[in-house]
Amino acid sequence: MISIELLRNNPEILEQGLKNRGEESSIQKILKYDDTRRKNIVENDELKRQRNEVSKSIGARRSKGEFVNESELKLMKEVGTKIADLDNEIKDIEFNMHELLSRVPNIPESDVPIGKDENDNPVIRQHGEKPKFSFDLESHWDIGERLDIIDLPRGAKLSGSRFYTLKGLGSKLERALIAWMLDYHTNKHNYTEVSVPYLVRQEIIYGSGNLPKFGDNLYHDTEDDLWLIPTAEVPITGLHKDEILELSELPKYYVAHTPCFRREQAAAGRDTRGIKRVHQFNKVEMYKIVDPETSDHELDTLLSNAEDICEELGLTYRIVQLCTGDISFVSAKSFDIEIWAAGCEEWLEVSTCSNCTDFQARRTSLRYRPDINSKPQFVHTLNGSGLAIPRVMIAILENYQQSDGSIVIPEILRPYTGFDRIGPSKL
RNA sequence: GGAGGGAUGGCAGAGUGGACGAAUGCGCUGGUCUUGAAAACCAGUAUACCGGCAACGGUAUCGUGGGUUCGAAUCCCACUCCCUCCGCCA
Repeated sequence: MISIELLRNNPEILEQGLKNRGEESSIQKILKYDDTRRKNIVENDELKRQRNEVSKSIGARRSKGEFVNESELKLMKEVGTKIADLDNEIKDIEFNMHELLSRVPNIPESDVPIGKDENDNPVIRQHGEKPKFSFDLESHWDIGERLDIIDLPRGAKLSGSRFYTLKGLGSKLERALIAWMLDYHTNKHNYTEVSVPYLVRQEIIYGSGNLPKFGDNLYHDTEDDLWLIPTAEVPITGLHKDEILELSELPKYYVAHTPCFRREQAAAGRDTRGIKRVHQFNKVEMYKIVDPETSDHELDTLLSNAEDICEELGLTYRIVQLCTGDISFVSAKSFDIEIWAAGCEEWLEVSTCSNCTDFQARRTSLRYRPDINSKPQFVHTLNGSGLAIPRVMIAILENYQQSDGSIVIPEILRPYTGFDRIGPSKL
C-alpha cells in the first residue's frame, strides 16, 4: 500500500512512478475521494461531539431526578439518524478509495533503470563462464527420463500438465538441495528457519500484495476460503501482522522451505517442456524485516546470500536489474539471479531479490518503534529466493552431465545426497 | 462433527446502561533517594482518523458486523477466532 500522506502531498512523485512502470494512474480519483471523505468526517465528528455532550447532560439530569423533555430526545434522535447516514456515506467512500488504493503498485526507487519490459533489464555482472563441452548435450527432460529420475507423464496423469514427479536419486537430490540451502542460510547467514502453513487466509495474501490484483495466479479453496501460497513470502509477511516490534528486535531474518503453487494462467503456452515452469514446486525463501534506514544495504546482502548458493554449486550465473517496467507490484527495487542451463541453452531465473520498502508493511500493519517514546513506524520488508529448486536441478543436470551420460553431483551437496553421481547409464 | 467455556490496553485482570479510553497489578519510561545498583516513593505510559504551523482540540476503537437507546465494554441478533472435553483421523 502506498502512503496516503505521500499521495496527498506529492502526487506528482506517484504519477511519475506509475508512468515509469507503464501503469495507468488512479491518483486523481483517489484524491477526490480523499477530499470528500475528509469533509464528511469533519461534519460527522461535530455531530457526534454534540450528541455526546447532550447525552451526558441527559444522564446527569436524570440521575438528579430532573425532568428531561421529549422534544430534546426527539431532536437527538434526528441527530442520530444524520450520523448514521454520514457513517454509511463515509464507509462507501472508504470502500471505493481502498479498491483503487490497493491496486496502486509500489514506487520504484530513484536508481531503478527506466524501461518497458524485461528487454530493458540491464545485466549488472556475470559470475563464471558458460561451460564448454566436447559432446552433444541433452536437455534436462531427456536426462530425467533416461535416468528415470524425472517422470513428467506420470505427473500429468496425477494432476495434469505442468505437474511432475521425481523418483529415486532425483527425489533425493531435491531433498538434499532443500536441506543444504536451509542449513547454509541458517548457519552462514544467520537466518532463522521457519515452517509455515501452505494455506492462508485472504487477509494474509492481501498483505503480501498478491490480492486483489493477482488472484488469477492463485489456487483458492472456496469451501474454507483459504488460499494456497505462491511463495513462502506470503505467510512470512503475515507472521508479524498487526505487531509493533522494538527496534532491538530488528533486523529479523527468516528462511523457509515451502512448496509454491501457481496457476500460471498468464504464461499459457510458454515453457511447456520439462520442469522449468510448473504449477507446484519447492523453493527456499529468504525474508528480512528491517529498519527502513538499512533496507538498501540489506538488499545487497540478501542478493549476495542468494549468490553464495549459486557459487557453492559451481553454477554460472548473472545478475540482472529489473527495470521500472518489469519490477513486481510490491517491489521498489529488484535484482534477478539467472543461472546458465547448458542443455536448453538459456538463462534461468532462480531468484528475485526485492526491497519492498514499507509497501507490504502497510498492507499487513507491521510496524516498529524507533525508540521507546516515539510513534510506531512501518518497517521495510525484503524477500528473495535462495533458491527455486526445480531450476537449480535443471542447471545441475544439464551443466554437470558427463560424456558417459551420468550426472556428477556438486561437491558441496554430497554430504546431503550420500552419492556423488547419478548414472552412469548407457546413452 | 458433538458439548461446553472464552475474546477488555504491552501482559495479567476488574467492570451488567450514563462522568469508562476504561479500576488494580505487572511491565516499560523519566524523576527522587543511593557511592552505584536493588527496594521504596512520585510522575508518565494505547492505536487510528480528522482539524490545526504548532500547542492542542475532536472523533472512533473493549473479537467482527448489525440492532435497541438521547446514550452501549455493558442489552439483543448474526458471524469469526481461541481454549477444554468427546468422537474421527495423520
